[in-house]
Amino acid sequence: MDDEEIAVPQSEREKPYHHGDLRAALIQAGLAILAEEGVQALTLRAAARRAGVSHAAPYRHFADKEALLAAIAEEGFNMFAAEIEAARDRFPASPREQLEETAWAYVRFALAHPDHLRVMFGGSIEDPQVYPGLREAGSRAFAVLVNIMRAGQDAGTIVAGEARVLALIAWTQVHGLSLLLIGHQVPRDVSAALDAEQLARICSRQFYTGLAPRA
Amino acid sequence: MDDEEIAVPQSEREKPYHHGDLRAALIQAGLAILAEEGVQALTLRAAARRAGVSHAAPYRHFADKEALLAAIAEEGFNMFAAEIEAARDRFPASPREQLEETAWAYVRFALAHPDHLRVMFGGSIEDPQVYPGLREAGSRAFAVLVNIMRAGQDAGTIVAGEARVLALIAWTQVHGLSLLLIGHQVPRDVSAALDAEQLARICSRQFYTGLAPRA
DNA sequence: TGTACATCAGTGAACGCGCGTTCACTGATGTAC
DNA sequence: TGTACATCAGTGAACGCGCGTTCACTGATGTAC
Repeated sequence: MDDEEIAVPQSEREKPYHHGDLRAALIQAGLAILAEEGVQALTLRAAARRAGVSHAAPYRHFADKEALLAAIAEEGFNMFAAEIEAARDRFPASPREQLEETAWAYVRFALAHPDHLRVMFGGSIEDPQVYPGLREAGSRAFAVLVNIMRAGQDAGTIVAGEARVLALIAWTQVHGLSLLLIGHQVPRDVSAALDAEQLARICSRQFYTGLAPRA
Repeated sequence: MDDEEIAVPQSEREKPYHHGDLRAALIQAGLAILAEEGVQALTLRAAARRAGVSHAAPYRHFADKEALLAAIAEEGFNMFAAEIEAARDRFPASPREQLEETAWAYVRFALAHPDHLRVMFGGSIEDPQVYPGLREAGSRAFAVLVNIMRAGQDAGTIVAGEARVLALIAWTQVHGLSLLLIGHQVPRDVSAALDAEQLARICSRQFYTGLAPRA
């Protein structure tokens, strides 16, 4: 019974006046809303509700709604970068396989978090350049592709040229595929014949073919 | 002065009780809103306001807001298909150049109508398959790419394989590039070195290299 | 050619809603002495 | 070690707003006779 006497204040201790890390909690709340209700349900008030806090509290941590969106997008780019880094590390010696794995990792992320991707890329943030953390997280993901290109060029399996441009081309392709997939806009007969993973791998191989050094 | 007496009823004749073609007018109003104010300003009420009609009138022509969005997206795909058909027709004899021109036409459309593209592809429409006109208009644009692939295969300049899959791969690439461009998410140094047209052409050429028939 | 009537496009008031943001405030925290 | 006070994270009421949708209605159109 002594336990209970202690337990009651403990359960109240879960809602102290000061939250502890409300900023992080609001970002997590935002992710949960995106996953469960979609991007149109992601509001400042909804995030505050989920974090168990009054709807004015977020203004202690974010200047406005867009600042919260930017933080959520930044978190997305970091999750994302971690996954494509992991994909790359599965094939340390083969740029071709690295490209294919990272392509599939990209598409997998999109399918797992479609509404998160929409916040990251959907234009809800007027100018991403305004948020340095966001820019940096995006660069981190992009850098993985650039390094694969450079490694391939060093090994002589990828055509010479500006590695950052080649990386951008690879990016545009998986990006476009991901968005068509989550928008259900891949033509019916194609999506009936090939699933997302097959499409990602085919796109990547097709692209890699074009990367062969010129004779 | 007799002219003025006639002119007054004329100016009133512009607002008769029955609009004439409110459906088309609402779509045009929607396009104007997208161009001038952006996608977040595109509401049923705003479209009605622009068309000079009460905010309940649209319900005579569209079941709900999404139905108007679908009609606007359909109009977009038709404009879009017309432009890439025109691009294709500029080089009747060369699939390589047709691919490059259509790629640039796609990107040009995206830059000229970024918010229209967001309605077409941005997930504001839950399931595009529900709107047959929308599906058909999308297919029309896609068919252009498929035909280019087939022509190239017939001429022996494009690798054998399922033309619809090759066309999808081409689509994903220009689609991804377009969305990165309108989202200001092309890495800074790359966009500083290459403008949108150069990027579109480089992407297309790089892709075409991979399409060469296997030795 | 004229009239009665069904049809339907558009009106305007009203509904309930949730949003972003501001503001004066209160409660907790930690630092200076 | 104890106390005064500045700091600042969170509260809750309030603001003005515009949205999508419904409803009973009214005005115009066109068709049947």
